[in-house]
Amino acid sequence: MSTTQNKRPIGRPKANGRSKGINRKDLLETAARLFNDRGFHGTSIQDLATRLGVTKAALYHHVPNKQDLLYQLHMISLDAADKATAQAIEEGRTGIERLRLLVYHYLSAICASPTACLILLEDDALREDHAKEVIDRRRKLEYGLRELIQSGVDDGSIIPCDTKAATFVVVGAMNWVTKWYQPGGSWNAYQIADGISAILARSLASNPVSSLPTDISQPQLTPFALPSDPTTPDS
Amino acid sequence: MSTTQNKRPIGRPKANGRSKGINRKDLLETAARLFNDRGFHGTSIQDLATRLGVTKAALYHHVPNKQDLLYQLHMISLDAADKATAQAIEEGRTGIERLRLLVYHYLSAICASPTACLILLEDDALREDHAKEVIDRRRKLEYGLRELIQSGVDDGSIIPCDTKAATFVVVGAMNWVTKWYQPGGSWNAYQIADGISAILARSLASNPVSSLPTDISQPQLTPFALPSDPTTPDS
DNA sequence: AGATAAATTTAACGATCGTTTAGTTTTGTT
DNA sequence: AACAAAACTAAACGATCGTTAAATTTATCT
Repeated sequence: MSTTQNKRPIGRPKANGRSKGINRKDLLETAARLFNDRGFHGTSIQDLATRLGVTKAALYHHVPNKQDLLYQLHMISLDAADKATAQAIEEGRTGIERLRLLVYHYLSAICASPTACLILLEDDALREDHAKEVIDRRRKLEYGLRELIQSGVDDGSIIPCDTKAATFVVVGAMNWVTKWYQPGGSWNAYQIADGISAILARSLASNPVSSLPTDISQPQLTPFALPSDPTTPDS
Repeated sequence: MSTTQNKRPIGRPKANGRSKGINRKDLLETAARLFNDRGFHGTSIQDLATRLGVTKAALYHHVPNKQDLLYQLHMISLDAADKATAQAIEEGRTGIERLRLLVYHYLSAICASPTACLILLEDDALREDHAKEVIDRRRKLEYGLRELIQSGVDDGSIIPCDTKAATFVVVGAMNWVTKWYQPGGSWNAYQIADGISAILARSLASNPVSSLPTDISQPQLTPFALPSDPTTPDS
């Protein structure tokens, strides 16, 4: 490990607020949004450079190649999912509570951070070793969720069910969010996280709640404690 | 309309069973599978031709261009979804029944037919007018599902909820199936349709069923009548 | 069998892709 | 002000993309 390797992050804080130059955050966010919209293969380096207001050659000072950019985004997404899982297990007491918290934390994360918003496929585009790593981590995440559901069945908070099928339903509904969520829309990240997690939890709960939010853009009491919405002050 | 235009479908039945030549069904199925796996932009005409055992130029006798191939597949998928919706409305009596039937019929269709299995995005790749048409039809489908859920709220069979959010959950779980379903796997199309529709219906039912299938590969009694599984004889 | 049309191949086209090289500008440090 | 490192640009590379043109094979019908 050479000492020149561990240099400062790209795009150190600029004195002037103007958007000259590329910083790592903008680069990853823009790439994530483009990849998410048009797909990895449907997005050219030129597209990305144009959106960032630089030439495409400039990008190669911040990323070794296009493949690696996708890999970095996958890692960020997977880290977010790992974190959500760990938080859910720690904060929840029963299986159903943990399930709801997992969905809540994961959706909060991917909606709040435009960088963590893919997960969605395009494995073939990765280098073989990277693809293996991504697929393996995703498999472990899925299995973790399945075990979490099973633990809920065991503690009686979740209805006996085919845990594999249930996992697919939860994962599908969660991943779909990245396809319709719009940062400027009428729902913020925490409303979505709360509303979607309520529906999914109800599908598997032993004692399903008797009411769901009828308008998730309105604040409401949730069946059990969730982190409060930091963006909506009481009015 | 010239008389030479309305010719027989490509690949009319061959006397010999050997796989010489391209027929429309194989072409669309193979394209659907490749597009689904690697994405539209990630699949080259050469890939498709190789898989079909012909040269890429040969494909241009059956499809005007690559874009149109994607368009045709979108139309097939949307037709399947339209049909599932119509069937559900006709066969069901209450909103919740219709919801479950919609999921059941749609999943049966996309699992049983490898051609109807995308829906999943890649709109940008279409010609502008085609893209508009696809997006509009998809929007109508989504709105139809939302109205179906609302009708269930009105008739009391579905719990009051944010129907838009509920629609997203159902659509997400349904579309995700195309990402994990494997034709040769341990679940057949009808087991998946039954198992997934049961979970989704439970998430929104006013009177949620007290039990779900614990192993959807095993035949079981469903809460209300569904078309019987044509592939599983009684044992 | 011979005529006709459809199906497929070979070969090439311009365009665009991701990436690299070499040179220039900007920035931070002294 | 002078220097060095980093950031960026202009221009080009080979490869591959979707598509087309012309030639050839295969199948169908009389």
